[in-house]
Amino acid sequence: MELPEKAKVFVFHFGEMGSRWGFNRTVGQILALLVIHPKALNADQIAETLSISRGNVSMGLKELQSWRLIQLQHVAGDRKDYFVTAGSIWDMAKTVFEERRKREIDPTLSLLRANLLEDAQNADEEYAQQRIEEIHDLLELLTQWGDHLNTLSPEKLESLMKLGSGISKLLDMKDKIMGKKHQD
Amino acid sequence: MELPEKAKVFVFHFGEMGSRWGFNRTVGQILALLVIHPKALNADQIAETLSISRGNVSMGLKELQSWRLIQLQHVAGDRKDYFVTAGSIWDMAKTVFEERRKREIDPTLSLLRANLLEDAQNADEEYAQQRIEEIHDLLELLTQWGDHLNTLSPEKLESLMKLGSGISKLLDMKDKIMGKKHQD
DNA sequence: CATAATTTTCAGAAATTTCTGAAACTTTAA
DNA sequence: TTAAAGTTTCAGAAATTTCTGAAAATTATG
Repeated sequence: MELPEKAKVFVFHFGEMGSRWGFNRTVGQILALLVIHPKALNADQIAETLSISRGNVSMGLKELQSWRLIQLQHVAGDRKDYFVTAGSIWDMAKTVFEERRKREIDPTLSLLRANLLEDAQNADEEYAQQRIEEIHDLLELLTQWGDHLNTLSPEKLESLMKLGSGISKLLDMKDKIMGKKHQD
Repeated sequence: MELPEKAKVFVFHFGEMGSRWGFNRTVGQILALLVIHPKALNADQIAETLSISRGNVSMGLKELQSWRLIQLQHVAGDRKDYFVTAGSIWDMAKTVFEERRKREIDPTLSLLRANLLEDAQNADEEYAQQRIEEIHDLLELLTQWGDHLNTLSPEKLESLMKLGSGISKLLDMKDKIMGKKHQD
């Protein structure tokens, strides 16, 4: 299957960016291909279209499934496994945030938590622990906030993001009404 | 300079995570070391403490400066260049978000924008363009929102993040007051 | 159950990234 | 100036990651 030039550019770009987004070139390309392709594709079609080995496609699809970004889809009268992207672009974005949090933040949070349980032995260690606590608190706040945002409906989330500078006024308004009593 | 065990664990962890955060092992270790060390350090001290080559430290420091995460600091009566982290943990977090946006989102946004300027030649291309437009709109909204959040004072940002589920109520309140007129 | 169709695995090859250390370069100060 | 102190660069070595393709495993069909 030959891709139109525009599609190629898009797919190759996702390949290049892949490593910055947490997966490798072929995984990025496979995802891009599935995103812009209107129908489900099987591993052979993907391998042929992207000119990569069958084995590599198998591993890439596994990786994308572990990210929950693609889904298996059976096609009537065909034994092959077909794949489509999982949900809307918004759904995928949410998933990427969640998965990246798991991979990029959670392990660090555990480590910092453990570190904070120990006692500082001298002034330098005291200083180090303070900074570690700051990082810990920041990451914890970020993940909790992320969890809250994830519970919002897409509409609410969108209207929140579109508030723009209105968010500042809204916070002031809230402070006025609540009398700054419930700050935490 | 020998690091206490706890510090080592922290520094090595930052090294391991480095690649997930957009830089390499030694860059991660150097950053971690500077974060927990109470005083400015020069390249030789860093190289010795982390057991890495002088050249590698030089490149790592350059990289961290390009991320705006560390700053040169001169020490009176010493010709060497000393380095400290740039700003508070919050400042650094903001910087990381900004820099990662530049590296992970901006290039894609440009590409998508260019792609949308062209006309679709058939139904498949039409479909592809629609999905590209969705991605474009999402990334644009995200970056704009990020820009807005970055203009907020740390206190406001913190109180926003600590709202938790209160954010949902606040949005409802706003809709009620504004009569859902300015949804744009 | 046999076998054909399909997917997965994984050892080694290829590509890429990171790291070292010596040479080149720059800056300071006597 | 000159030389000593310090920093940067970069070619090649080492380490790591990615990719291939053939063999092994799995699954479906007659």
